[in-house]
Amino acid sequence: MLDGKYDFKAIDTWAQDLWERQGTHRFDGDSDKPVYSIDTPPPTVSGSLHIGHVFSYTQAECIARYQRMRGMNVFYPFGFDDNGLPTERLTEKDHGVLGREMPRDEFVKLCRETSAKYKQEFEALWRSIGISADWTLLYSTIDERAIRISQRGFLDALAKDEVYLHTSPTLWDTETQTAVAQAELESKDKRTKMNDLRFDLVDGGDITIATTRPELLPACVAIFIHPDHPQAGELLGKRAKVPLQDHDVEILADDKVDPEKGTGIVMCCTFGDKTDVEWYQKHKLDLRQAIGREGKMADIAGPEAGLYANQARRAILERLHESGHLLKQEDIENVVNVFEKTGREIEFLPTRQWFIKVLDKKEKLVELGEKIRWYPDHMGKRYRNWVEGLDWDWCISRQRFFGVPFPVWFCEGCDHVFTAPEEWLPVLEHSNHEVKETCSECGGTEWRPETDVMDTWATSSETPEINHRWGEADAEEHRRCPLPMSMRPQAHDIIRTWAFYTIVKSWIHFQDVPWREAMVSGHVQAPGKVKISKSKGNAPADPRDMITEHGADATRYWALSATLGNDYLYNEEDFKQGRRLCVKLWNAARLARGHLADFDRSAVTADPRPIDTAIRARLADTVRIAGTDLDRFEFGHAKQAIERFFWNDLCDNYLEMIKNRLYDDSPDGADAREAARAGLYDVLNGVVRLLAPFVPHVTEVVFQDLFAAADDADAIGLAAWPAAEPPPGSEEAQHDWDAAIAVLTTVRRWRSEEKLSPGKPLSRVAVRIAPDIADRLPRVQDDVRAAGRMELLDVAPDSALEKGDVQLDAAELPSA
RNA sequence: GGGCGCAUAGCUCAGUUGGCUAGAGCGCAUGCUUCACACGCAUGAGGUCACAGGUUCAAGUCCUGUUGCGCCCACCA
Repeated sequence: MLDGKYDFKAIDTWAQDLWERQGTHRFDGDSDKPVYSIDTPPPTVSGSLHIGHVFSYTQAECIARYQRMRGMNVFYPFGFDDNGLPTERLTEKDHGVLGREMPRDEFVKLCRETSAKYKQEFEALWRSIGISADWTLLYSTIDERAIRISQRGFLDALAKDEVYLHTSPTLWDTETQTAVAQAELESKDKRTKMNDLRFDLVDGGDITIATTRPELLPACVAIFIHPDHPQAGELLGKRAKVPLQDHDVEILADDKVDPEKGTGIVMCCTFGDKTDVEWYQKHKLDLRQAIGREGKMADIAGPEAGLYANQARRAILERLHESGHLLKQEDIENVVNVFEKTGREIEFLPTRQWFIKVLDKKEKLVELGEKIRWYPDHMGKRYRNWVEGLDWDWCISRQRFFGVPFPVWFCEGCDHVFTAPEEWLPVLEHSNHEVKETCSECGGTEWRPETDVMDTWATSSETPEINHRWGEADAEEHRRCPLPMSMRPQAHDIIRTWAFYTIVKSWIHFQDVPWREAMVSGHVQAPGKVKISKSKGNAPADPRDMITEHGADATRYWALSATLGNDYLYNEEDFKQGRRLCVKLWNAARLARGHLADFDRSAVTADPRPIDTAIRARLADTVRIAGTDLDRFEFGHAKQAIERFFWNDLCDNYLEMIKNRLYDDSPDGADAREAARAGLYDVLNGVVRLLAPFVPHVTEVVFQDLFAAADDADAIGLAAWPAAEPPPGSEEAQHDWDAAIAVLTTVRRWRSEEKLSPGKPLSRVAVRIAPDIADRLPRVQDDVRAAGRMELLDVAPDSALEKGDVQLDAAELPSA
């Protein structure tokens, strides 16, 4: 392989084929090595692979490779999150259908087909970038095992009284016509009008109320005023006529009213916002539902009935204007909550939903967050901040089709809940099972299946359980991924969803954390430091193009140039730099092969020179630094240190200093040559391992060509991470090295000033050097002469010079 | 309004627990086909570390405040 020019296409294919053939990255279930398990994010099969995926997955993957080389038995599964609304939306878009307008089983089938197609593309991408997952552990959140474990999780929570069914005003999306969770909300700036409306009092007089949502007037059930409001005394208890409606409402006091906002008097509708929901519950108000599930006005809206809310708003404003109730209008910027998937404004609809209790365990959840080590540290604070701000229990039911069914039936007589026995799981279709029970509450025998499906997060929050094969019949043979898992990699945007929900579930099931460490990535930013968003379509590159154009290793190099947790500006330069590193390694390896072809490392008897020891010491330093960095997921820093060692120390200095010895095949030079070859062998062997987690393809080729034959490992990914122990005599040798470099640099500078080719030999160079390095020179003089192409090097100590200083006195070109 | 982060060379970024003249890559300048590599090599220019205080023998690093930018949450009368 190590022939000709560096060709990433050939290298990538060759290495990936090798790993595939070998099963290099399979988890070893029989090994007694300690397990390092990674709770890989199952990406949503949403149809588009984006640059952010490559970014964060590569970062975690680098750690998997590192841990494997450190001797850990790495459990590195891969998964796909293909159930739920995202897949439904993708299917609807791709096939131009609407799930609720076609037979459910047909739609579900179409969803399965659609996700299968995209899954293949996903897997191909991950393989093409060298993800070292064990693909035999692949799971998908809609496969039977995942459904079974998800349903088991639900039943476990239900049995522990952590789940409840409740009818109450719930966050509702009118486009997909389902309940949604707090974590799925986004805020959106909206230009709208603030309308001052006149409400006439029943007993005469009037008040002014400001609103952005006049279409909710039919749902107005009360008017609130702050108890300290100057008008409170005269208004409290009075009734006001709701404009254009035939009902009136009472004026009530509540200190949640802000006297500074609007007119200081506010109407309460069921339901315009979260406060309305609170007031409705607190003051036991009537329920007047003005908006239906599909976002259209209900019959009580009179002339506006059947219109969508925004149409109704325009219509009723016109009527309010005509009737003289509209006193003033003002353009304002408003913030509204929208559903992240559709961008539609959230409504509050009283519906019956399943909830998982989270509000009652906020403190415990904070505590669990503190038990997990977050990298970087401040991501733990973001988790905490989210938990502390929770307002709703976790609504897990969705009025949708393609998802994990609730394994429950309701009694037709009294709505009592029947839960599927364990042996029924997974309940894929309720019709596959017949409930023969008699209802313990009412004696009824007719049972109605729950038609809702679970929120997709209700399943993906069980990924540690899926990996562990919790409660599965074959768990014993697979019980190799212990809980808690070692590490959770993910990006910061899903701390409030995936990380949070997973912690909730783990607590409910096991009263423990799901993983010991969390590695949280930042985002890729588009040029101009702007957020990449699907709607803007401003992704700077397509992942497949990146790999095709730059190769897998250069693409990885780009992703690994970031600092964990920081957002990272997309930068083409990184790819070029990655490519350069690969080319450099390729060429250094070719040089090495020329000198190591017939080399037997184990037969070396020659003593190393000080620079041979020094370069080994510098390698050991680099191993230590890189190890410390990778242990805390600072891949970028590790990469920098390794690269610097490879490029500056090894290529620019060491190789130049040993070339003379390498090319000297005279009998006199045999020992010197052998020591140089041993040095070259050791250090290249070491650095290629250090680089392997970053650029696994090119390093695999080098490893196979030069080092595999003498190594136990079949692939570099299984080879041992180098030792950090410095060789004997390191300290002295390093000082000798520094002295050599000081002289070399002086000569190089002179050459550059004289505009002389570095290749042009010099017959004699005379330098004065500081006393502290003077006595070191004899030990490295030959090496310096070799690298500087000097036949003679005269060195004179000069106590007038500063520590480490070197002055060039004379340099002579050979006489022609 | 609450939480968090960022501010270092023209650009993109490193700078662990405070410790010598603040680093890298790109870009720029000068030179070099040198027997692995011009996808290279050598040399060089370039920074009041956002601002103002404070702690310390010593601050880019710690503390307080200010300004600007970004993210999350709340606000949705």
